[in-house]
Amino acid sequence: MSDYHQEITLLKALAHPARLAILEALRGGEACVCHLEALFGWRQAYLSQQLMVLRAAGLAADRREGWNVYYRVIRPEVYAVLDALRQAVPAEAPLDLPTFVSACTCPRCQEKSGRSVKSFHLGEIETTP
Amino acid sequence: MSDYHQEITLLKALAHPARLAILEALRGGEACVCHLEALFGWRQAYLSQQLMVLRAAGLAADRREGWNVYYRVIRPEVYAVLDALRQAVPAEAPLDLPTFVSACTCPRCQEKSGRSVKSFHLGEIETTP
DNA sequence: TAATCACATTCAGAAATCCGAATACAATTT
DNA sequence: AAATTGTATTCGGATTTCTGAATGTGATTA
Repeated sequence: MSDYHQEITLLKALAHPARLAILEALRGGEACVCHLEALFGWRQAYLSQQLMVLRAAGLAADRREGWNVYYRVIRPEVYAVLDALRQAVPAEAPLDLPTFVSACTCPRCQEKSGRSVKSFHLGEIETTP
Repeated sequence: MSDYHQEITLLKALAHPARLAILEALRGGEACVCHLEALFGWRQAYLSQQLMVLRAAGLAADRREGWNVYYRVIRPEVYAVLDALRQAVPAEAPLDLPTFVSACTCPRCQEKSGRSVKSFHLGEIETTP
């Protein structure tokens, strides 16, 4: 053993754009799957698969709360890796979770808005006339 | 673009035990291929392949000097990534290049030892009787 | 308890990676 | 120029990773 096994496992978990994006989104703390779905606009199954990889790598953990599942990063040291990574490549623009979460039915969202506001969609984007 | 493309490229280049080992060996500065061969005991072609990947990722560069080729890391920021990586996993033991290089004919080695000392092998390991 | 919602897992084909064998190449020596 | 030495590249098959489709599961509501 000891062929950098631990490091490689971690690096492989990181070496995927979807997973990097998820980790960045979780910098601010935990988020429920529905939020991540809203943020990224990915298929739910796809998102879940990537979350599964992060869990398997020991990077993230989940927590049930009623219908929803919340994910959080349980090895904060990875952010030092990501930060160092940024220093090693040309810069890019960030994302912001809350601004994307306008329609979501998870408990945390229902506290703030009136309850049972079911099924309306994000943004209401008008196609250019 | 901008799907963490740069980061992923770098991470994929790092996510391989042989490449990690090479980068660690090059912390101290440049080394010729023959040294790395002696250090790791890998097939030459295999070593060259991994060096090619590091070059392709823009991490390393080579320099010819007569018969031999010297490699060096040209993006020192990766070491910050590697260091951060260490913090994120259980620790392991390091390696030391010079102690492994006892037989090598590259210019730098010939300066120190008497010249034209050709073809003898490392270590002289006796198989247990 | 049946239906529903949020999310997880399995499966399989496609794509990418890994690595040994063979070969190519450039500088040097004869 | 031919042989030799140190290193690079190409090729192909085995293995792994990726991702869409389909399906499974647990919590909740009716």
